[in-house]
Amino acid sequence: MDTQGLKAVAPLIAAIEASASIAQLGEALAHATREMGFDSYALTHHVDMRRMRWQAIRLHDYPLDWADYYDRHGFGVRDPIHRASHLTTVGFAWPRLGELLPLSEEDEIFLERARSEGIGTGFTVPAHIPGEAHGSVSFVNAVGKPLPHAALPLAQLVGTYAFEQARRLWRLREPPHRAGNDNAARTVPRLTPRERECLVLVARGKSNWEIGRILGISDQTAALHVRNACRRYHVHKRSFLAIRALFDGSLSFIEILRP
Amino acid sequence: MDTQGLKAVAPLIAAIEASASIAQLGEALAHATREMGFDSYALTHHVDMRRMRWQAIRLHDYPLDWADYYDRHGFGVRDPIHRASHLTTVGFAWPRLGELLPLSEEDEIFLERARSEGIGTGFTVPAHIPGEAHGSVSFVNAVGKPLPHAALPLAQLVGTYAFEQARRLWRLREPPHRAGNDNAARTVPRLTPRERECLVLVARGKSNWEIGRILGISDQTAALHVRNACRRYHVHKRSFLAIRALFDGSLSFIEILRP
DNA sequence: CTGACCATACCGCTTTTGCGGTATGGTCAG
DNA sequence: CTGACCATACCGCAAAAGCGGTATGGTCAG
Repeated sequence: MDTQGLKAVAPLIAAIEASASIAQLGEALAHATREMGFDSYALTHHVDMRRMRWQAIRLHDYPLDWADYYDRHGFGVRDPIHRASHLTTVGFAWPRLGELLPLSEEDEIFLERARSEGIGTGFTVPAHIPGEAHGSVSFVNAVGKPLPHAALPLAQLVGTYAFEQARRLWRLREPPHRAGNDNAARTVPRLTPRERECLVLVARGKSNWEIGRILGISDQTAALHVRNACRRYHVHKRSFLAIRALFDGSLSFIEILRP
Repeated sequence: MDTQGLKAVAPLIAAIEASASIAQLGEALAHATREMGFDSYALTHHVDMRRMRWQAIRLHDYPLDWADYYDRHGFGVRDPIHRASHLTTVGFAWPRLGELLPLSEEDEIFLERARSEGIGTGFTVPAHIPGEAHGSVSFVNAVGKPLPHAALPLAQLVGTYAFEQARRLWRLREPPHRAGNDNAARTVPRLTPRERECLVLVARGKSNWEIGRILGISDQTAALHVRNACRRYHVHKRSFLAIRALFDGSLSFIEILRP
């Protein structure tokens, strides 16, 4: 087939992947943004920047006033655009926001405030990595300027590659970790089937007695399975056990939250 | 700019988004797969299919023998391709697998086994949604047939849109939930700053006494904050509290795992 | 300035956890 | 068939968690 059709995207992505510094990535992303027919971009982790200067990814060319207001009110975790991006793997156009989320009054006020700062409409590409803060890349147009609909798949690609490059560059800023500790964190322990069943129930907040009831075993046997699971994960508390198992993917939310 | 360049992708994506049944999606995806120069595809949740028939997404045209072997051994959660896809937002070509992950001996055996079943090389697009099972879409070629490098960005797009469409179609299969329960689950409680700090420490498996020490308050005050956080989330156990906060995004792994 | 909300601290009580053991029967690979 | 591993069950004990109170001082919006 005509894979040449993608020629137009290739140089944009190449520039993003070639960027060797955060500043260069910003330039490449800004260039791609204009090329696609947008006014500005924001590549960011969805965190409260007041608490999370350390490590959190953020790169944008939004109005500084707006960014300031945004951070002071901790919108990183409340922004309805961000919340909506947690519900989809593909990017979404902002006019369809309501289809993804019920918008609260607070959300409406927030969006109105954004418009008054010149943030009109946009397209947001989610970027999630298990165990990392949620993130997204938004491409935005001024009030009154419509979305470049033909370019949205392109924005999807550019956004995804840009976020990945941002992760690479941010990782370079980090101090290298102690290998020992790191290895301990990276090894995924193997649980026995029974231990895994108990683990799921622990994650649901069940007591050993309840687990025993559910699995049809003694509460002390259940406790032993939980203990063994803890031992394999080198943790001493069931709350942390559940977190660790979720983190390394041996447990998923659908198992926990759908009884 | 020449957004016409994306013309080649548009019909493939349109077909995927227009598919009204899982079977139709399979056809559209198979067609796109061939068009891009691949032999087969696999769109799947990374779960143990032995335990997770219910709800888990899976759609593929791999050899049935292989799929059978795969499921019987519970590779959904161990497959190194899947594990690697948890470390990136953009797709990766399988020859670069080693750059993402250290491969264990078990992994090598697994990959060798795959090759013996005709699974040569491929390109895998991750698809993660906070709170859902991890997933991915792989495009695969037979042993000896090289990857169509020019088509990889295209595969990135097709994979992402296909996974999203699969989510939509699978959602239709689900029985509609009770509105009441659902609302309770969807409301994100607002915690006070102190409660949030305690919550993070709970997720790290700290005891109330330790939390008190860390925050410089009494252990009983820490306990009270934890209790209040539990109250807001309508949960009775701290292990579940941490999970729920992670699930709704008020907590992220980087906060928990980076002290 | 008043009421709402928060952070702080303490008490007492019951239940649950976490940790140390031991022991029996089953399965499965070497 | 033997040893490794698992699931099962039990005991005991110290620590922690969960739940019910009450109380004081601070902040901030209406």
